[in-house]
Amino acid sequence: MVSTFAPQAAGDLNFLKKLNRSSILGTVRRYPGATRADIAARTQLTKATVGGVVQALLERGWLREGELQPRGGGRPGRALYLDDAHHVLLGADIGVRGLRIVACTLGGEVLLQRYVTEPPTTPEATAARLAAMLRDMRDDPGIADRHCLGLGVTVPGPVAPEQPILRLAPNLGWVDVAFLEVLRPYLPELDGAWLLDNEANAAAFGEFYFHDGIPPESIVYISAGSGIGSGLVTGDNYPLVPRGVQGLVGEIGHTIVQPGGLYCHCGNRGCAETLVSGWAIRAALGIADTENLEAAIAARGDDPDVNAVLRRAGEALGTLMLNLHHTLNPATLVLGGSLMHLGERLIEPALAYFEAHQNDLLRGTQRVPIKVIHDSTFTAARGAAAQVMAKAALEA
Amino acid sequence: MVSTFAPQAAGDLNFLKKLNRSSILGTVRRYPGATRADIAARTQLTKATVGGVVQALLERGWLREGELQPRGGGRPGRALYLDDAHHVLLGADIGVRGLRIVACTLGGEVLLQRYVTEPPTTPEATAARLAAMLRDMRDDPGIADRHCLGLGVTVPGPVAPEQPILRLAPNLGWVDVAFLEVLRPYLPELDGAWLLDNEANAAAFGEFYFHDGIPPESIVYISAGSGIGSGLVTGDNYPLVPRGVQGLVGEIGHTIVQPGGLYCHCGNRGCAETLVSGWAIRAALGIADTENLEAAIAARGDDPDVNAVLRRAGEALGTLMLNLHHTLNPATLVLGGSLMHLGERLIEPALAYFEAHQNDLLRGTQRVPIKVIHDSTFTAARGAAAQVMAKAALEA
DNA sequence: TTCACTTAGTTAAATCTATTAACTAAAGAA
DNA sequence: TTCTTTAGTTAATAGATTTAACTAAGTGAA
Repeated sequence: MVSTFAPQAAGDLNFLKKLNRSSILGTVRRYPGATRADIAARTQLTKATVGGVVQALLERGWLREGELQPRGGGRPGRALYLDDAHHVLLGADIGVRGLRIVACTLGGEVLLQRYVTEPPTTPEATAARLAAMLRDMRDDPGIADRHCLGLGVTVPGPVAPEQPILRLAPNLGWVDVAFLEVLRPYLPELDGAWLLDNEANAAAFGEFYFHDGIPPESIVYISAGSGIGSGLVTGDNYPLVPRGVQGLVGEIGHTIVQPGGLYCHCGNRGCAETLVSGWAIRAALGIADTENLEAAIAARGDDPDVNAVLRRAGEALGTLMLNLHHTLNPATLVLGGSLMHLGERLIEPALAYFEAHQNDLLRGTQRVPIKVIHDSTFTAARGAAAQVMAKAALEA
Repeated sequence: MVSTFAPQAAGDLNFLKKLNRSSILGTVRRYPGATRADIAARTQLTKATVGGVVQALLERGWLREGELQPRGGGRPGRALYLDDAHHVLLGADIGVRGLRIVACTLGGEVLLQRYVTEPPTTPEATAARLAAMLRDMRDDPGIADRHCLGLGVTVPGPVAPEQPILRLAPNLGWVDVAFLEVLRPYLPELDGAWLLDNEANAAAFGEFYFHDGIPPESIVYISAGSGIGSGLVTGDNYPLVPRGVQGLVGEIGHTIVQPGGLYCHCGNRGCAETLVSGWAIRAALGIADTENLEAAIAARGDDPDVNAVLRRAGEALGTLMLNLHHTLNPATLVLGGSLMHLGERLIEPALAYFEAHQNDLLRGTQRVPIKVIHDSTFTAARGAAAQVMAKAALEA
């Protein structure tokens, strides 16, 4: 299995219908305000087909009609938008330092968000806490009357590609947790699709799916927090999330960027995570796990040691960006994760290193645009919600 | 564009037909001897659909019937195989040190192969030489009466993802060459699909498509020759070849594995290619471009300098393997390229390094099987032929 | 031998999807 | 007003898979 939502390889007429419906919905998502004629041109479907599918999607509350789009000397088309009024997508992020949940519209607009800074303990206790938060949010008058399309949950570790099982979360101490099964008894009433994914994959998915401006061809999202990971999303109407045979795609924290370097908790030396990760920076600066990293570093002010550690971490991040660029060659690179709160002393060296080491392979091509998400508190949760929508769109 | 042959995102009944036909053909390719009933079970299509499509494929010379497959207490099914008798696939590999061509059956069996050790000069001269070789092979009595499905050509450098243009081949001195257009006037009579791809991508494709034994879920092929590159193939019925926005997916030669290391011709320091590549080994040992690398190294015998350089190159290769494993997480890792001719002094350290640095992320999962292709002279050309078949299968 | 049972594969009718072609609708320009 | 252009709808058509019933070909037990 390569993808979360890849179309199957063979199918019947019903499959074809789902394919086309999802494609039409994806066109409106990527090009808000598209008319039926625009959709027909982009998807290569006929006006008749598009008209019929759009009619069904309007009736089911997935699309809404907007203003007339003037055309040069012809009947104006009717703009179409994702209908933000009738459905809700739920996303939850189980982070090393707390839980975050969001409720989104089909267009990716966050209706509500909640955040608690209690580090997760056991899966059961976490599920109970998360369920309470979600039930409370679900009952909020702003969304209680919306139809819930499902819930996406992210975790800080690799998820098996075939089953929703968290394989290993070193920073939580969790191993082989089928978290959705743990959570379900606490939320029996919540219907729709239930999904589990790695935090970086979900964040990448969300940035790709709920893009602003021109739809990206592909995205690599680098999540620099307690550990460091990445997610890759490509594809046109169907976002593809390569996961690999063991769900380890993007586990760049343990790529070796400095042979013979520092020892990593994984047992190897010179892993990227020994240079650029929350735990590595804490270790280098002697900051306890119980302290808030951002506050502790701010408290030290313009300390040369701090500056050196952050610069070194930034340059390692730049190295990772270069290596990812040469290995995955994404159209867009997005930086996120809690380390971005540490600011320019980390980010600037990363961007500078990346810029300074561009090479001939890229001659004559556009530089890859880099987006820095300075506060990505809810990015993964929103990405999980995006995954719910992509899943539900096939059944719309 | 993510893939060479990905199904489009929307379509009509004819598209559905192509999808199912390709899926059925893919099932027979991956499971030779499958019966109609087996195919129906695997593809989720009905017996009626499978029966009809198989009938058409038998008539067109894509499939042939074999022996009866006994079933436990029921009518035996009829084994189906790819028909090796009626079609031919052509593949060509433009290498830094010579040209190689092959003619293959649908099953990947090489009918003929040719090799010349003239390093390519200009695109025009290379096209003329290649056309002469291909025409000569096409006229061979063994294949002259077969229907040609097309020609795949590989080049030692990144190819633009949307158009068949070689962007840059540093080792050939070629820049922005639309090689198929250069070649076409020399071979006007050759019909079928014409494809151009990077050598590592094509080799990976061939190893994935013409697999032996159990079909792999995904493959990363590392091509270690004059330079070093890699190709990735995943997917079920449709092999997917991620290329990236500029066709640079797998350009691992310029990932940085030793910050501050040796200078690379790309301008950066510590690129993988400064350690494990034909040119780096030549530079380290003072072997001229005009000499044959394998012969020169053999001539030096058990020289400690040679041993050290090869061990260092092998360990760098092992690092690359680890990093690719953590970034792309393929189900199978294949090592090929001309450096494999240098033997165990290079290969053994690579495998040992990879083995010694497995970490916790892989706990409880199967080790990645590693296949070493000791002589990959025709691997890329055969892979190009495989790509021709995949393309033609959609139109079969 | 016969019969029941199982699995493989084919056939014709039915179902469902998208397309085609003709239509209506709505705007601008002469 | 009329012509032209573009948007969107509708009814008939074409085409693909499925359904359901069939035939075919084996095993095993009475």
